[in-house]
Amino acid sequence: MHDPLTCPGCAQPDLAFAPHDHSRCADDVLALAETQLAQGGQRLTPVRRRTLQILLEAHRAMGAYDVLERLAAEGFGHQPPVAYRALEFLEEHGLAHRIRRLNAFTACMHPGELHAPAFLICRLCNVVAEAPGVAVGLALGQAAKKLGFTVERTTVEALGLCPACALAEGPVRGMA
Amino acid sequence: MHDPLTCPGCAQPDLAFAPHDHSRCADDVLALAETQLAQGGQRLTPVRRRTLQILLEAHRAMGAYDVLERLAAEGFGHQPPVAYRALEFLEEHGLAHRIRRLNAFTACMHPGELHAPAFLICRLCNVVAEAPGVAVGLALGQAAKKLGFTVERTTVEALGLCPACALAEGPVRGMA
DNA sequence: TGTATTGTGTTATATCATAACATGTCAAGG
DNA sequence: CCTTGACATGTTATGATATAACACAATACA
Repeated sequence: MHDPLTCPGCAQPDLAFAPHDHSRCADDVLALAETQLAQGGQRLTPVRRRTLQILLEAHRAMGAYDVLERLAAEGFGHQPPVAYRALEFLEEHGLAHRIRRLNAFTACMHPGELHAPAFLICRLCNVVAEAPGVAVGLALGQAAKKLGFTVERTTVEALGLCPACALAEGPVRGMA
Repeated sequence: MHDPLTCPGCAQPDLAFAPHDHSRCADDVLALAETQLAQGGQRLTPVRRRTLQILLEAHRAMGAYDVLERLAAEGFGHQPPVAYRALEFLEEHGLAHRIRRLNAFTACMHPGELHAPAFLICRLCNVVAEAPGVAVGLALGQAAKKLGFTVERTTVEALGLCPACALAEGPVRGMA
């Protein structure tokens, strides 16, 4: 489960697809989350906390039903809303993101920072990396502004090949 | 169905949310599609053609089951794969796009042009505009490049308020 | 015309998500 | 302390979206 070669996007984007020690990722983020929620008067309840932990430990995108299975096995509720509610709470508070192409969720690796996250999804190994999305968000914001559109939330996802899979499959092609 | 105030994104992005005469949008695009597919040796069969027409006429994003209902009523197959296959074909050939946030599909208003489309989705009226996505695609491509990731396809969607709804609801806020 | 390829339609099922309601928890004010 | 109101958790039930697998038809083309 903890293959450093397929780490989906720790705090340093430079390392997202590179080998590195990420044993501390989960703990660091969890601590941050606690602080951050407390300041906003929000509660990191047991289900929510465990849900975040599960995402952090998995270190990849998980479907709601996968999360639910884990939760249920640990004595939490067995029905879909249990997982969906926790996941939606985390997403609303910037602690998790929804990967729409995969119908899945992933822990945010740098909560607290303002971000319109951009995701890179490998179509072969399904690994998800959270790329710095500032430039993307700006570009999108500008395009929207021209049309008089007010952007509130963004979904930015790229499907393609991570470095490892690109090597395995063949030569790397440029973006369309 | 053809309210020029809520046109989801005709060929001229400047007009996407502005009143304009779009009676010709559908015909123009359909003709383009024919030509383009023929050149690639692809067939715009009756189901596919009708599916594209339906999307063009609707002039908004439609769920696969909505499209299916229309197709079925006209003597085509009654089962989900019928719609999904046609929609996927259109998407693969750049004639339609999938709006993941809405689990819906929309006709491409300028097929043929190279594009990594960006969509602006109004959360109140659900209107979808296809914004010029060049800058966004570039920004995303650069972020990916830094991580050694090869981008093949992109999903770029912004949720927010179209000009009309923004006025109705209150002051316009900036993007996060 | 025979044969391979592609397309259409079907049945059946998988997967993802939410509505509606009952029960439980907890902190703040009486 | 104990009520009350807000929030959180759990349930049942259902809805919505999507795909697998297979039979047959249409087309292309040798």
